[in-house]
Amino acid sequence: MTACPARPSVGRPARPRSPTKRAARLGSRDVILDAATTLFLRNGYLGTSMDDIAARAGVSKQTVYTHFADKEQLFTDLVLGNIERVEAFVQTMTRLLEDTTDLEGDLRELARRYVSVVIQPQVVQLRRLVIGEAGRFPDLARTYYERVPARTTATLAAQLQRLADRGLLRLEDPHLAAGQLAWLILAVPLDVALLCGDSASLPAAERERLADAAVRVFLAAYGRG
Amino acid sequence: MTACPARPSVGRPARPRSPTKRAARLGSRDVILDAATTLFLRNGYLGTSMDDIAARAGVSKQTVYTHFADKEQLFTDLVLGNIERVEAFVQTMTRLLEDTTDLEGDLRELARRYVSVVIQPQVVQLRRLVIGEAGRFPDLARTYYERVPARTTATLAAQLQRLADRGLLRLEDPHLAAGQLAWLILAVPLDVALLCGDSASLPAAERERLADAAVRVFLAAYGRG
Amino acid sequence: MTACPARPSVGRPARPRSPTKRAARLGSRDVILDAATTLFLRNGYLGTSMDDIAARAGVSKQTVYTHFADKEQLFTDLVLGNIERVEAFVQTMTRLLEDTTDLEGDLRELARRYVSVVIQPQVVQLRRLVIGEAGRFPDLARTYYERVPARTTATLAAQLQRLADRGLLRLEDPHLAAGQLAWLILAVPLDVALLCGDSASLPAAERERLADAAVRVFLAAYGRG
Amino acid sequence: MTACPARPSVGRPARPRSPTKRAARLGSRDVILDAATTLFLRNGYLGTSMDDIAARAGVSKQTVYTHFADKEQLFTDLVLGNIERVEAFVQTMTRLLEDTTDLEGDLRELARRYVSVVIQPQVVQLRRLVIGEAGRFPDLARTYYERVPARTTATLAAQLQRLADRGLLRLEDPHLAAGQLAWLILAVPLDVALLCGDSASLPAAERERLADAAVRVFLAAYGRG
DNA sequence: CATGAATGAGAATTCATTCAT
DNA sequence: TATGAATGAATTCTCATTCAT
Repeated sequence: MTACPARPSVGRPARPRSPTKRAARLGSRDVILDAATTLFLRNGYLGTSMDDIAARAGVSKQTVYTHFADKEQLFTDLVLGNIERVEAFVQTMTRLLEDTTDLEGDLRELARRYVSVVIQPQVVQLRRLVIGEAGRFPDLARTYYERVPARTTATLAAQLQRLADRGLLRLEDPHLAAGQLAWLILAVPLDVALLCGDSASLPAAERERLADAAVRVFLAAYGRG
Repeated sequence: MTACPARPSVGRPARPRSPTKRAARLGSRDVILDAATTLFLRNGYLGTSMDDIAARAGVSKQTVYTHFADKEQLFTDLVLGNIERVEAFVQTMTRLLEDTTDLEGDLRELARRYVSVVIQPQVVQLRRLVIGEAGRFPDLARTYYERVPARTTATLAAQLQRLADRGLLRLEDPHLAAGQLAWLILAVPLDVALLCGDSASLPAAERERLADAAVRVFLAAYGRG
Repeated sequence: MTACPARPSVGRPARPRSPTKRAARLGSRDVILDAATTLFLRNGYLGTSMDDIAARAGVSKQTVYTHFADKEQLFTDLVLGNIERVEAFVQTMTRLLEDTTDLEGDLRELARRYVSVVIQPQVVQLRRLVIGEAGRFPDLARTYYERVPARTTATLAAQLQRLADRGLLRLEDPHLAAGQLAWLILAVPLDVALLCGDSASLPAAERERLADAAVRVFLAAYGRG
Repeated sequence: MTACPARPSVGRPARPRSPTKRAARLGSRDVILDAATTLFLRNGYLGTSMDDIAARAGVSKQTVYTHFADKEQLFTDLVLGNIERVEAFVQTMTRLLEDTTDLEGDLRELARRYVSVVIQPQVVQLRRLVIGEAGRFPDLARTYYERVPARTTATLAAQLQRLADRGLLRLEDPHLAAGQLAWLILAVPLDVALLCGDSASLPAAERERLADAAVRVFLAAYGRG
């Protein structure tokens, strides 16, 4: 069982529909960002040309340069914007645990939601992009690290500490435990998504099985008894 | 504690030493592969030009084309070669467990070695490269997945099964458990390395603490009692 | 002694101070002309962009086009304005000779002033600019010729004729003599300024020595005895 | 008499004839240099594009870049080459005076040849180019100064010194005298050529009159008798 | 097997100029 | 009168690849 899991025919990216009118509605800056996001996420930094972006946005190349000083600037702005979205996304999740009365059940719920968010194609592509360009944009990669995995772990750690305070968990190092929980949940599906994402992905049932198993291991180590 | 861990001044990449004579010793094919490996790992697929490669290898561009049909071919060959090395690397490790008499101790040893191998700059860069180019080279990424993480997990699963057979572990799904163990060990340091690798990395002591903690959690869930 | 004369550290061009309020005082037309003059003199016609000019003037690009039909028009207007200033400048000088009682002394005075005016950076830069763009703006170059060197020579010739009429000089062709005097005074310092102006220039003492020598030669040829 | 002298209809530059075969005969480097010389001399540095050069040379743009690292390099190489030619040109002239038995006659001869060389369109255009780009290429302008006017003056000074040694001239400062003689001969025609060259130029008779007059003034100041 | 010279397509970026407000 | 946003053509330079030797 060493092959990438499944091989459903994955939808290819939609053709650029005539964007002429979107510019009017959204303001060209946003149209450009949209186009650039699609292309950068799909083709990477060097694989995306300013011509492509302008064409897909339905504006002239110079208009792109009116809004963004250069390609690096555009790329950076765009990645930071997407990071923000992912960040917000993930932050909300730990609220599940706040006043839990069913720890195991709520941890499972958390785990399932967590995976399903992080496994989304856009989120995976962003991660790929940032990792792939970490050599060229080290500061961006570091920011991504700080704002996505590190911050998620920190938030989760705070919740785990609350649970420990309520006597529901036995923890010495909540940050350590949070990292372990997070990766028990995520690592396998994310690894598959990063490396096999275009041709296959874990079926939902398998993801849930992994999520449940993650919670089980976590509770075996840190649960109340 | 959301920042990337440390910030030691990282050595810059060595200058290309005069490769004139290496060609004689190694055969130009290997010199080219060497040069290409360095450059692709550092700058990515599109960020590396055939000119750069030829120049660094100290041969003419046409010589590169004599040995490799085109850039894609060269890239693929080279990545596959490196995968092989990493594969071999990692495979050997599970032998530690074969006739263990001190399960926890040997698991810790395994964990520490495992991290230290996967954290090596070349290994991390290869992973980055494959992830970053997964859109352009999906088959390569899939192959990487199959030959590195999947195969490692499978091998580890086989060892865990043997340990279960010897009554040292209680397992229902050895493959699942192997994945959990592997990522409990690796995920945090690897995430840091992928995203912050150029500017910082986890200190060795921290890596060992994480490795030990991973083993502790694993044994809490699957240990004999 | 074939090297350019000296190498004093030349002051770098001043930063553009905030021009916001100058527009109010001067009217935007003049602010634009000012900015354009600085830039064209420094960078040439093609080396100066309308963007640069607008930015330096602190107005929008369209405002530039409100005042000047196009780049050529702006350039031409500006050069003609500067020619006028140089012209006025130089014209006044020959008055020195009008009622001279000390011919040699006053010629020397004239020579020294003449050089010091023509050697001024702005004047030299204008000359460079006109010469450099003579291919693109032949009419402008011709106008410059007529209004600066030709007119100066003509004015000087008239004064020399008056001196001859007073018996102080022996002249057959005053225009020829005027040209010779002018260039005996100017040619060497101007040549240095045009070609080495940015990195070096003739020291004042040397310029005066040349001026005196010019007068000496001139009087040897045309003096009364 | 303030207008530029004459207005003969000046021949416009010939169309680029098919250069396909010239490349074969000359080697592409020279073809490129040829094309670039024509274009840079006519249109200036910024006014000439690498595309134009490649097209006129009948080679691809990349071939230009194979031979010259970049536009600046090409420009510099080319100007230095032309300086060399002009230098050689002018150097030979002073031999006229070496064993003169007719000082005035030979000086006149020298003067006439000198003017006719310096007035040549290519030479004038080179001077214009160097002066016009002195802001962008100060080192080049300085080199031009040192290798053309300064060196010419120095060579002439040496000859004048020989004449003084033979008792044919009375000189205190031969270098000063050489500068004066050179510019008495050149200044007026060169000024006209630089500024009015495209539309007019001094008739040959006028140039000879000026040359003779220059010699007359020079000998009045420094002649033996 | 190896080379130096050549290529056509395409990269990022800037230009002078105009239009709607 | 002044503006900010937009444009299409042109700029320098690089790319992967091939051909004659």
